[in-house]
Parts: sequence; C-alpha cells; structure tokens
Amino acid sequence: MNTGNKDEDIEIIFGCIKKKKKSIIFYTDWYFCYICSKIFFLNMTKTEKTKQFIIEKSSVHFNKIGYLGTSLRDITNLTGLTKGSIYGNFENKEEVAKAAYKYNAKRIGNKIISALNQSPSGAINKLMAIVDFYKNNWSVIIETGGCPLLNAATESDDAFPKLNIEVRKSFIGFTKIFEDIIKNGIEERIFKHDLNIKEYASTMVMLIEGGVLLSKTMADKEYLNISLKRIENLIHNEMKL
Amino acid sequence: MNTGNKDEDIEIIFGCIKKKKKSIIFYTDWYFCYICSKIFFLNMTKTEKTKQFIIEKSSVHFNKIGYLGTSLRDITNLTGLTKGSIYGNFENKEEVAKAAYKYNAKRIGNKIISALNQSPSGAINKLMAIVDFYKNNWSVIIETGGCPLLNAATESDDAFPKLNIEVRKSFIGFTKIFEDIIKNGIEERIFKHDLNIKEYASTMVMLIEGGVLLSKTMADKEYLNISLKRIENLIHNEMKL
DNA sequence: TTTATAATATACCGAATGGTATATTTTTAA
DNA sequence: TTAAAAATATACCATTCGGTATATTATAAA
Repeated sequence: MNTGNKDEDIEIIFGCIKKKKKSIIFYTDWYFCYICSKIFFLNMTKTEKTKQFIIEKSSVHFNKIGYLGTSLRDITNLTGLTKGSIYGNFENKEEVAKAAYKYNAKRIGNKIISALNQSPSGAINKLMAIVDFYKNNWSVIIETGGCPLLNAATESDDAFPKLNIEVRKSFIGFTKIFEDIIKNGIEERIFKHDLNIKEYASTMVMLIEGGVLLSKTMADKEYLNISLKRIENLIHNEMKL
Repeated sequence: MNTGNKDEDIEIIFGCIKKKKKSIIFYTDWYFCYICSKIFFLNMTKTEKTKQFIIEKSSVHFNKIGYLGTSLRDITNLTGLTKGSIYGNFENKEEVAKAAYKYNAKRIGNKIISALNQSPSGAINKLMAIVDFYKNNWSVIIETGGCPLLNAATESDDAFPKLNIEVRKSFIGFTKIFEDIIKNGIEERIFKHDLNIKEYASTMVMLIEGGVLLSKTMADKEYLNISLKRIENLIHNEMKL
C-alpha cells in the first residue's frame, strides 16, 4: 500500500503498519534500524517502557511454553514485577500474550527485512537472502523457541481466536514479502512472466514452515536444509527465465 | 522391518508395532481392517475398554485444545466419568495425553495405510493415493483439530519432552511410508535410480505439514492444494524415469 | 449366594490459576 | 516543596488445577 506521499511510504510488514523514511523505518512508537538490525523506541511514556520491558522479558518464554500455557506467575518471575504492575499496564493475560506474539513475529520479520535491505539487488539475490537468513539464523530461532508464526498458529486455531487473527496477518505479511520479490523479478525480466505469484510465494512459506517444524521436532537441521534447497531449486529450475 | 516369518510380518507404522496376517493387521490389543477402515478391539479387559473409552471421547479435544491445555475436568466432562475412574486407569494426566496423542496419530496413520492398500499397485499410484487422501479428507482433518503430528510437535518440543519422543516416532514412521514407496518405485524402474530417497520423502512430509498448517490457520484449502500439487509436480517432473 | 477383587465415585488436599481492591510508592507538575 | 496523579506492590478473592485417600459399587470366582 502506497500513500502517494513522496517522503513517506506506508506498507504492512507482518501485520504492523510502518512509516518508511529513507533507510530507517519510523513506527508509531519505535523504529527499526536496517544498519544495526535493532529496534529503538522513541518518546516512550513510562507505561510504554514498562509494557516493552514486560514483553521483552517474557517473549521467548511465551514462544517456548505457549501463549496460553504461560502463566501470570511466569510473567512476574521473568520480569521481577508484581501482578499489580502487570495489570496496571495490560488489561488481562490475553493482551500480554497478544503483545508478546506481535513482538516475536515482528522480531523475526524485521530481521528478514534487514537481511533483504543489506543484500544485493535483484529478485534472485533477494530470495536467496531469505534462504540464507534461515541458514545462518537457524540456531537462534531454535534457541528462542522456533518460528513464532508456526507455534502460535497451531496453538491458536482452535483455542485462542484473538491470537489467530494476529497470526493470519503475519502469514499474509510473510507471504507478501515473497510475492513482492517475485513480482519485481517478473518486472525485471529475471523471472518468467506467467508465474503464479501467489502459488510460488506460499509454496516457499510452506516449505520454510515445514522445514522449521521438522528440524525443531527432530533436533536435526538437515530437514530445514532440504526445504531451503528445494526453494533454491524452484528459483533456478522453474522461475528463472 | 521383516521378521522372515511367512505368516507374520512385523513393521512399524507411526511408532506402533503391528503384526500383519493376510489382509488384516493384528495388534496386541486391536486390529485395523483395511476393508472398512475401522479399528476393532479384541480380548479387552474392563480396564482396556475404559481406557479406550476415555481416549476416544477426549482425543479430538486434546488435538484441538492441546495436550497440555486439556484439563482433567475437560476429560471428566467429555467422558461422564469421575476423577477416580480416570486415575484408576491412568497413572496421571501426562499418560492420558500421551495415549490420546498415540490414538490420534494412529487414527490418521491407519487411514493412510488403508488408502494405500485400496489403491492400485505401482509407486506413482501409491504416492497419489496419499495426495488424494489429503484432498478427500481435508474437512475431516480440520474438524478434528488438524494434523495431530503438527499440533503435538509445536506444543511438545520445549514443554512436554515425553510427548515429543512420541511425535518423533510418528514423523519417522510417516516419512518411512514415503521412503518405502519411493524405494519400491526405484526397484520397479518407475523412478530414477539415483534419487535421494530420504530427501524426497521428507520434502513431501514438509509440504503436507506446511500445507495443513497454512490451510488450517487461514481457513483456506487452497494452500494445501498448492502443496499437494507441488508433490505431484515432484513425482512427474523429477522422480519419474 | 457368598466372598474376594476390581472398578468407580466421593470427598478432600495443597497449590496454582486469573483477577481485583486497596495501600504504598514513585513520578510529575505546580 | 508540596500536591496531584500515575505506577507499582500488597493482600486478598473465588475458582480451578492435578492428585489422593477412602468409601461405595460392580464384577467375577467359588
């Protein structure tokens, strides 16, 4: 989505509205720096800082133990804060879980955007930047509980509808990253003009999620390697002109 | 695995040891009929019957709400039995959850075996029988909470190690189904002789799990269709001689 | 029909759950 | 420096949690 404004582009990444200016993306209450791959928070009130602190301290636990499975006691233990403080900043546990999920999804999403911005131009390089991201960051992803989209998806679909809405937004955002690259590749005449963009984009998402699932469960990176190799195969043997 | 005994073959499906006799598989306490696709229980004691009753009544709930998320009260509500009866038949909640998972995994595993036994011979027909199984049984899978392997995998990997062991067995069993078909296809000279069997088998598993994940989360069968189409593509454009 | 045994129900346990009312502390503005 | 407001801690709430000891009922053998 483009507003037509020269100085400001608005697009959606993993369900989060961002305002882009030059190489830095300015969000409502934070910005993500492509150069150092870190999130910075601006003009934060005390509440915003504390909310952020709570989420930062508990996000990995939510991703590991579950968004329903994490208890309020877990949150107070992880933050050192009391129940009163948690409920002073969040309406209820559901809201903490939702915020933790959004943070987790945003964290990996921003890293992918960062990898894309640092990679050389061209659709193939961009797709390979995502493949390389998963190759290089595999251990970090595992140590922090695996893919938050995958985890929250299976947990939420039948038991946590409000979270499921967020997960859907994330998958749409994740798929769109691939779609945009493929679209550019077609426009640049690097990819075949008649490619089914949505089909190739979602195949890549499914291969990555399937690979992360198997590799995490079996504690064996080989599965993810195979699914990433399959993506490379798609690029070079089907998509490329 | 084959024991060499003429009358009796022992193999492993989804982690469950079965004894095969003619077209019927005899298990220690149950057999699965390929013709009517149902499980029958033989020589069951009262305890075995009650255990089975508890699992049957709660298995879908476990798959939907989670193996950690399902409470003892849920189980008593679903079965109409009391806590005393549950604990008279199972050591603790963990054991009920494990048994429910095994039942769920076995249920879908047996259906796939059934589809394979009813399909025409030849490796391509067998692989297509699995693809068709997912096409035809999509709505049932969704209504019963989605793929139990996928659900239990994400829930167990960081929070329920005893269940994770069972899930690993299931994935090994599921992958082995594909491996055996591909191996036969090579021996029958239908598939290329130099195919990386493990790679193609696990790619199919990852595509199916990724497809189920996306389709369930987004409530859109199209994702699964795309991943199944990709499996067909693998068969006809890469594996076939 | 009686007796031993196995299965189920009842009643209870301490601990943990999410949540709230209120007291205390910290921060902010005057 | 003081007063108002905001943030945090304390103490409590009813309910639910997994689990158990024991009483009751159903089953099977004698």
